[in-house]
Amino acid sequence: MPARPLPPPPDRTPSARLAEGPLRGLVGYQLALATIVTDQVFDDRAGRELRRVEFTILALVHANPDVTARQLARALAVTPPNIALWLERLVSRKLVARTRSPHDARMQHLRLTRSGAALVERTMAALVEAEQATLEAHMSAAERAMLAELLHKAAMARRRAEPG
Amino acid sequence: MPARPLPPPPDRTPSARLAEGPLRGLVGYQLALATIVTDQVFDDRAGRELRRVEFTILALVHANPDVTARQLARALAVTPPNIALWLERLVSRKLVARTRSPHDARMQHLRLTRSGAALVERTMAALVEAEQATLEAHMSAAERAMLAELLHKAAMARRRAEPG
DNA sequence: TATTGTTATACTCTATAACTATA
DNA sequence: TATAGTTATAGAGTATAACAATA
Repeated sequence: MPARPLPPPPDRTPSARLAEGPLRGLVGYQLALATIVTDQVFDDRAGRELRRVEFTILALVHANPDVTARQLARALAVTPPNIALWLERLVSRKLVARTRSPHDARMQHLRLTRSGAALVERTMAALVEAEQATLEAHMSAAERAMLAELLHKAAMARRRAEPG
Repeated sequence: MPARPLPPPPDRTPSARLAEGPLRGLVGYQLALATIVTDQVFDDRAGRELRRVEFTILALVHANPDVTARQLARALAVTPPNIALWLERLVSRKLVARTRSPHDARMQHLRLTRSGAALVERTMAALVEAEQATLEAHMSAAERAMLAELLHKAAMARRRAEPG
Protein backbone atom coordinates (compact mmCIF):
# COMPACT_ATOMS: atom_id res chain seq x y z
CA MET A 1 0.00 0.00 0.00
CA PRO A 2 1.16 3.55 -0.74
CA ALA A 3 3.02 5.54 1.84
CA ARG A 4 1.02 8.35 3.34
CA PRO A 5 1.75 10.91 6.03
CA LEU A 6 0.90 9.41 9.37
CA PRO A 7 -1.65 11.40 11.34
CA PRO A 8 -0.18 12.41 14.68
CA PRO A 9 -1.19 9.98 17.43
CA PRO A 10 -3.86 11.27 19.78
CA ASP A 11 -3.41 12.10 23.44
CA ARG A 12 -0.33 14.23 23.02
CA THR A 13 0.69 17.53 24.49
CA PRO A 14 0.16 20.67 22.44
CA SER A 15 3.25 22.24 20.88
CA ALA A 16 5.58 19.35 21.53
CA ARG A 17 3.57 16.22 20.67
CA LEU A 18 4.70 14.36 23.74
CA ALA A 19 2.71 11.37 24.92
CA GLU A 20 0.72 12.20 28.01
CA GLY A 21 0.38 8.69 29.39
CA PRO A 22 -1.64 8.59 32.61
CA LEU A 23 -1.52 12.40 32.77
CA ARG A 24 -4.26 12.32 30.16
CA GLY A 25 -6.98 11.81 32.73
CA LEU A 26 -5.51 13.88 35.52
CA VAL A 27 -7.67 16.96 35.89
CA GLY A 28 -4.96 19.01 37.59
CA TYR A 29 -2.55 18.48 34.70
CA GLN A 30 -5.09 19.25 32.01
CA LEU A 31 -6.08 22.36 33.95
CA ALA A 32 -2.49 23.58 33.90
CA LEU A 33 -2.18 23.12 30.14
CA ALA A 34 -5.55 24.70 29.38
CA THR A 35 -4.56 27.63 31.56
CA ILE A 36 -1.62 28.30 29.24
CA VAL A 37 -4.17 29.06 26.51
CA THR A 38 -6.40 31.32 28.58
CA ASP A 39 -3.35 33.12 29.96
CA GLN A 40 -2.23 33.83 26.41
CA VAL A 41 -5.71 35.14 25.63
CA PHE A 42 -5.65 37.41 28.66
CA ASP A 43 -2.14 38.70 28.07
CA ASP A 44 -2.93 39.49 24.44
CA ARG A 45 -6.19 41.27 25.06
CA ALA A 46 -5.87 42.80 28.51
CA GLY A 47 -2.33 42.27 29.72
CA ARG A 48 -1.20 45.83 29.11
CA GLU A 49 -3.81 47.29 31.40
CA LEU A 50 -4.42 44.66 34.05
CA ARG A 51 -2.96 41.63 35.73
CA ARG A 52 -5.20 38.60 35.86
CA VAL A 53 -5.79 39.00 39.59
CA GLU A 54 -6.60 42.66 39.11
CA PHE A 55 -9.19 41.92 36.45
CA THR A 56 -10.80 39.26 38.61
CA ILE A 57 -10.94 41.57 41.61
CA LEU A 58 -12.52 44.30 39.51
CA ALA A 59 -15.08 41.89 38.08
CA LEU A 60 -16.02 40.54 41.50
CA VAL A 61 -16.32 44.02 42.97
CA HIS A 62 -18.44 44.97 39.98
CA ALA A 63 -20.78 42.04 40.59
CA ASN A 64 -20.76 42.53 44.38
CA PRO A 65 -20.88 46.20 45.33
CA ASP A 66 -19.72 46.86 48.89
CA VAL A 67 -17.84 43.58 49.11
CA THR A 68 -15.02 43.58 51.66
CA ALA A 69 -11.36 42.78 51.18
CA ARG A 70 -11.70 39.70 53.33
CA GLN A 71 -14.48 38.32 51.18
CA LEU A 72 -12.40 38.86 48.07
CA ALA A 73 -9.45 37.15 49.68
CA ARG A 74 -11.57 34.10 50.49
CA ALA A 75 -13.18 33.94 47.06
CA LEU A 76 -9.84 34.01 45.28
CA ALA A 77 -7.76 32.09 47.84
CA VAL A 78 -5.40 35.03 48.13
CA THR A 79 -3.92 35.93 51.52
CA PRO A 80 -5.11 39.15 53.19
CA PRO A 81 -1.75 40.93 52.86
CA ASN A 82 -1.73 40.26 49.15
CA ILE A 83 -5.31 41.39 48.63
CA ALA A 84 -4.33 44.60 50.40
CA LEU A 85 -1.45 45.09 47.97
CA TRP A 86 -3.59 44.55 44.88
CA LEU A 87 -6.35 46.78 46.23
CA GLU A 88 -3.81 49.48 46.98
CA ARG A 89 -2.72 49.50 43.35
CA LEU A 90 -6.31 49.56 42.07
CA VAL A 91 -7.27 52.34 44.47
CA SER A 92 -4.24 54.41 43.50
CA ARG A 93 -5.28 54.01 39.86
CA LYS A 94 -8.73 55.25 40.86
CA LEU A 95 -10.42 52.09 39.62
CA VAL A 96 -11.69 51.06 43.06
CA ALA A 97 -13.04 53.22 45.89
CA ARG A 98 -12.85 52.22 49.57
CA THR A 99 -15.32 53.41 52.19
CA ARG A 100 -15.34 52.54 55.87
CA SER A 101 -18.31 50.55 57.05
CA PRO A 102 -20.61 52.63 59.26
CA HIS A 103 -21.58 49.49 61.19
CA ASP A 104 -18.11 48.11 61.84
CA ALA A 105 -15.24 50.50 61.38
CA ARG A 106 -12.76 47.67 60.89
CA MET A 107 -14.23 46.82 57.53
CA GLN A 108 -14.18 48.79 54.35
CA HIS A 109 -16.61 48.38 51.51
CA LEU A 110 -15.35 48.32 47.97
CA ARG A 111 -16.94 49.73 44.86
CA LEU A 112 -15.75 50.43 41.36
CA THR A 113 -15.29 53.98 40.23
CA ARG A 114 -16.86 55.03 36.98
CA SER A 115 -13.59 54.40 35.15
CA GLY A 116 -13.13 51.09 36.95
CA ALA A 117 -16.55 49.94 35.81
CA ALA A 118 -15.84 51.08 32.27
CA LEU A 119 -12.52 49.26 32.24
CA VAL A 120 -13.89 45.99 33.56
CA GLU A 121 -16.82 46.01 31.16
CA ARG A 122 -14.61 46.72 28.19
CA THR A 123 -12.10 44.07 29.26
CA MET A 124 -14.79 41.49 29.92
CA ALA A 125 -16.24 41.93 26.45
CA ALA A 126 -12.80 41.67 24.87
CA LEU A 127 -11.98 38.50 26.79
CA VAL A 128 -15.26 36.76 25.98
CA GLU A 129 -14.75 37.54 22.33
CA ALA A 130 -11.10 36.46 22.36
CA GLU A 131 -11.82 33.21 24.19
CA GLN A 132 -14.45 32.37 21.64
CA ALA A 133 -12.15 33.20 18.73
CA THR A 134 -9.31 31.17 20.21
CA LEU A 135 -11.28 28.10 21.21
CA GLU A 136 -13.80 27.85 18.40
CA ALA A 137 -11.45 25.95 16.12
CA HIS A 138 -11.19 23.16 18.70
CA MET A 139 -14.53 23.15 20.50
CA SER A 140 -18.11 24.22 19.91
CA ALA A 141 -19.95 26.93 21.83
CA ALA A 142 -21.87 24.20 23.63
CA GLU A 143 -18.63 22.52 24.63
CA ARG A 144 -17.24 25.82 25.93
CA ALA A 145 -20.34 26.34 28.02
CA MET A 146 -20.14 22.77 29.29
CA LEU A 147 -16.48 23.29 30.15
CA ALA A 148 -17.23 26.41 32.19
CA GLU A 149 -20.03 24.53 33.94
CA LEU A 150 -17.87 21.52 34.82
CA LEU A 151 -15.08 23.80 36.02
CA HIS A 152 -17.57 25.55 38.26
CA LYS A 153 -18.60 22.21 39.76
CA ALA A 154 -14.97 21.26 40.32
CA ALA A 155 -14.31 24.62 41.97
CA MET A 156 -17.12 23.95 44.43
CA ALA A 157 -15.04 21.11 45.87
CA ARG A 158 -12.72 23.60 47.47
CA ARG A 159 -11.79 22.80 51.03
CA ARG A 160 -12.55 25.64 53.39
CA ALA A 161 -9.38 26.98 54.94
CA GLU A 162 -11.00 29.54 57.19
CA PRO A 163 -14.36 29.95 58.89
CA GLY A 164 -17.27 31.90 57.40
CA MET B 1 -45.80 30.66 54.89
CA PRO B 2 -43.24 29.48 57.43
CA ALA B 3 -39.75 30.86 57.40
CA ARG B 4 -37.18 28.42 56.16
CA PRO B 5 -33.48 28.73 55.53
CA LEU B 6 -32.98 30.18 52.08
CA PRO B 7 -30.92 27.98 49.78
CA PRO B 8 -27.84 29.87 48.64
CA PRO B 9 -28.36 31.46 45.23
CA PRO B 10 -26.58 29.67 42.38
CA ASP B 11 -23.63 30.98 40.39
CA ARG B 12 -21.59 32.09 43.35
CA THR B 13 -17.93 31.72 44.17
CA PRO B 14 -16.86 28.90 46.47
CA SER B 15 -15.93 29.87 50.02
CA ALA B 16 -17.25 33.41 49.90
CA ARG B 17 -20.59 33.18 48.07
CA LEU B 18 -19.92 36.16 45.91
CA ALA B 19 -21.94 36.62 42.75
CA GLU B 20 -19.87 35.83 39.69
CA GLY B 21 -21.80 37.91 37.19
CA PRO B 22 -20.39 37.61 33.67
CA LEU B 23 -17.35 35.81 35.06
CA ARG B 24 -19.59 32.76 35.24
CA GLY B 25 -19.04 31.89 31.60
CA LEU B 26 -15.42 33.02 31.31
CA VAL B 27 -13.32 29.90 30.90
CA GLY B 28 -10.13 31.55 32.11
CA TYR B 29 -11.74 32.59 35.39
CA GLN B 30 -13.34 29.21 36.05
CA LEU B 31 -10.00 27.58 35.27
CA ALA B 32 -8.31 29.69 37.91
CA LEU B 33 -10.85 28.74 40.58
CA ALA B 34 -10.85 25.06 39.69
CA THR B 35 -7.07 25.12 39.85
CA ILE B 36 -7.31 26.15 43.51
CA VAL B 37 -8.92 22.76 44.18
CA THR B 38 -6.44 20.67 42.24
CA ASP B 39 -3.56 22.59 43.77
CA GLN B 40 -4.90 21.72 47.22
CA VAL B 41 -5.13 18.08 46.17
CA PHE B 42 -1.56 18.10 44.93
CA ASP B 43 -0.14 19.90 47.94
CA ASP B 44 -1.91 17.51 50.32
CA ARG B 45 -0.87 14.33 48.60
CA ALA B 46 2.43 15.09 46.93
CA GLY B 47 3.55 18.54 48.03
CA ARG B 48 6.14 17.32 50.47
CA GLU B 49 8.07 15.44 47.84
CA LEU B 50 7.53 17.34 44.63
CA ARG B 51 6.54 20.67 43.19
CA ARG B 52 3.80 20.57 40.60
CA VAL B 53 6.22 21.33 37.76
CA GLU B 54 8.56 18.64 39.00
CA PHE B 55 5.81 16.03 39.02
CA THR B 56 4.71 16.98 35.52
CA ILE B 57 8.26 16.82 34.21
CA LEU B 58 8.74 13.40 35.76
CA ALA B 59 5.46 12.14 34.32
CA LEU B 60 6.27 13.41 30.83
CA VAL B 61 9.77 11.95 30.93
CA HIS B 62 8.25 8.69 32.10
CA ALA B 63 5.84 8.64 29.16
CA ASN B 64 8.50 9.85 26.70
CA PRO B 65 11.86 8.25 27.33
CA ASP B 66 14.76 10.16 25.79
CA VAL B 67 12.78 13.36 25.53
CA THR B 68 14.93 16.50 25.42
CA ALA B 69 14.86 19.51 27.67
CA ARG B 70 13.71 21.69 24.81
CA GLN B 71 10.73 19.44 24.13
CA LEU B 72 9.73 19.58 27.77
CA ALA B 73 10.03 23.34 27.77
CA ARG B 74 7.70 23.59 24.79
CA ALA B 75 5.18 21.13 26.17
CA LEU B 76 4.92 22.98 29.46
CA ALA B 77 5.42 26.54 28.19
CA VAL B 78 8.38 26.94 30.53
CA THR B 79 11.42 28.89 29.36
CA PRO B 80 14.65 26.96 28.68
CA PRO B 81 16.57 28.50 31.60
CA ASN B 82 13.84 27.43 33.99
CA ILE B 83 13.60 23.91 32.62
CA ALA B 84 17.36 23.68 33.16
CA LEU B 85 16.90 24.71 36.80
CA TRP B 86 14.14 22.17 37.47
CA LEU B 87 16.06 19.42 35.71
CA GLU B 88 19.16 20.25 37.72
CA ARG B 89 17.22 19.69 40.93
CA LEU B 90 15.71 16.43 39.69
CA VAL B 91 19.07 15.16 38.47
CA SER B 92 20.75 16.04 41.76
CA ARG B 93 18.02 14.08 43.55
CA LYS B 94 18.81 11.16 41.23
CA LEU B 95 15.27 11.04 39.90
CA VAL B 96 16.26 11.91 36.31
CA ALA B 97 19.33 10.85 34.30
CA ARG B 98 20.80 12.91 31.46
CA THR B 99 22.74 11.42 28.56
CA ARG B 100 24.26 13.28 25.62
CA SER B 101 22.75 12.47 22.27
CA PRO B 102 25.18 10.48 20.09
CA HIS B 103 23.65 12.08 16.98
CA ASP B 104 23.72 15.69 18.10
CA ALA B 105 25.95 16.52 21.01
CA ARG B 106 24.02 19.69 21.78
CA MET B 107 21.06 17.71 23.01
CA GLN B 108 20.71 15.50 26.00
CA HIS B 109 18.18 12.75 26.40
CA LEU B 110 16.29 12.40 29.63
CA ARG B 111 15.17 9.25 31.38
CA LEU B 112 13.87 8.47 34.81
CA THR B 113 16.02 6.56 37.22
CA ARG B 114 14.51 3.56 38.95
CA SER B 115 13.63 5.68 41.96
CA GLY B 116 12.29 8.44 39.74
CA ALA B 117 9.96 5.98 38.04
CA ALA B 118 8.86 4.58 41.37
CA LEU B 119 8.17 8.05 42.73
CA VAL B 120 6.16 9.22 39.74
CA GLU B 121 4.08 6.04 39.67
CA ARG B 122 3.33 6.24 43.34
CA THR B 123 2.50 9.93 43.12
CA MET B 124 0.31 9.47 40.06
CA ALA B 125 -1.76 6.81 41.80
CA ALA B 126 -2.16 8.97 44.88
CA LEU B 127 -3.24 11.98 42.82
CA VAL B 128 -5.78 10.06 40.77
CA GLU B 129 -7.29 8.67 43.92
CA ALA B 130 -7.30 12.03 45.72
CA GLU B 131 -8.83 13.86 42.77
CA GLN B 132 -11.61 11.33 42.65
CA ALA B 133 -12.22 11.54 46.39
CA THR B 134 -12.25 15.33 46.29
CA LEU B 135 -14.42 15.80 43.25
CA GLU B 136 -16.88 12.94 43.62
CA ALA B 137 -19.20 14.86 45.91
CA HIS B 138 -19.70 17.47 43.21
CA MET B 139 -19.38 15.61 39.94
CA SER B 140 -19.72 12.08 38.59
CA ALA B 141 -16.89 10.00 37.16
CA ALA B 142 -18.32 10.63 33.70
CA GLU B 143 -18.29 14.36 34.33
CA ARG B 144 -14.66 14.20 35.48
CA ALA B 145 -13.69 12.34 32.34
CA MET B 146 -15.62 14.85 30.24
CA LEU B 147 -13.89 17.68 32.03
CA ALA B 148 -10.44 16.27 31.31
CA GLU B 149 -11.44 15.75 27.69
CA LEU B 150 -12.73 19.30 27.23
CA LEU B 151 -9.64 20.70 28.93
CA HIS B 152 -7.51 18.74 26.51
CA LYS B 153 -9.39 20.26 23.59
CA ALA B 154 -8.99 23.73 25.03
CA ALA B 155 -5.27 23.13 25.53
CA MET B 156 -4.91 22.25 21.86
CA ALA B 157 -5.77 25.85 21.01
CA ARG B 158 -2.39 26.96 22.23
CA ARG B 159 -0.65 29.44 19.99
CA ARG B 160 2.77 28.28 18.95
CA ALA B 161 5.41 30.61 20.28
CA GLU B 162 8.35 28.87 18.68
CA PRO B 163 8.90 26.66 15.65
CA GLY B 164 8.39 22.88 15.79
C1' DT C 1 24.35 31.57 11.38
C1' DA C 2 21.07 28.79 14.08
C1' DT C 3 20.18 25.71 17.96
C1' DT C 4 20.74 23.34 22.69
C1' DG C 5 21.59 24.14 26.98
C1' DT C 6 23.53 26.88 30.83
C1' DT C 7 24.79 30.87 33.99
C1' DA C 8 23.86 35.36 35.88
C1' DT C 9 20.61 38.44 37.37
C1' DA C 10 16.65 41.19 38.18
C1' DC C 11 11.78 41.24 38.81
C1' DT C 12 7.22 39.70 40.16
C1' DC C 13 4.43 37.36 43.07
C1' DT C 14 3.50 35.07 47.40
C1' DA C 15 3.74 33.81 52.22
C1' DT C 16 4.65 34.62 57.13
C1' DA C 17 4.96 37.41 61.01
C1' DA C 18 4.11 41.35 63.46
C1' DC C 19 1.45 45.44 64.03
C1' DT C 20 -2.86 48.87 64.36
C1' DA C 21 -7.45 49.66 65.02
C1' DT C 22 -11.86 48.13 66.17
C1' DA C 23 -15.13 45.01 68.20
C1' DT D 1 -9.78 37.85 73.01
C1' DA D 2 -10.98 37.90 68.12
C1' DT D 3 -11.33 40.13 63.63
C1' DA D 4 -10.27 43.51 59.46
C1' DG D 5 -6.78 45.40 57.42
C1' DT D 6 -1.94 46.85 56.86
C1' DT D 7 3.27 46.96 56.88
C1' DA D 8 7.67 44.67 56.64
C1' DT D 9 10.28 41.22 54.85
C1' DA D 10 11.96 36.96 53.12
C1' DG D 11 11.40 33.39 49.84
C1' DA D 12 9.89 31.06 45.62
C1' DG D 13 9.24 31.32 40.88
C1' DT D 14 9.92 33.50 36.38
C1' DA D 15 11.83 36.08 32.63
C1' DT D 16 15.58 38.30 30.02
C1' DA D 17 20.16 38.63 28.52
C1' DA D 18 24.45 36.88 27.71
C1' DC D 19 27.30 32.94 27.09
C1' DA D 20 29.30 28.09 25.65
C1' DA D 21 29.23 24.27 22.73
C1' DT D 22 27.71 22.14 18.68
C1' DA D 23 25.63 21.91 14.20
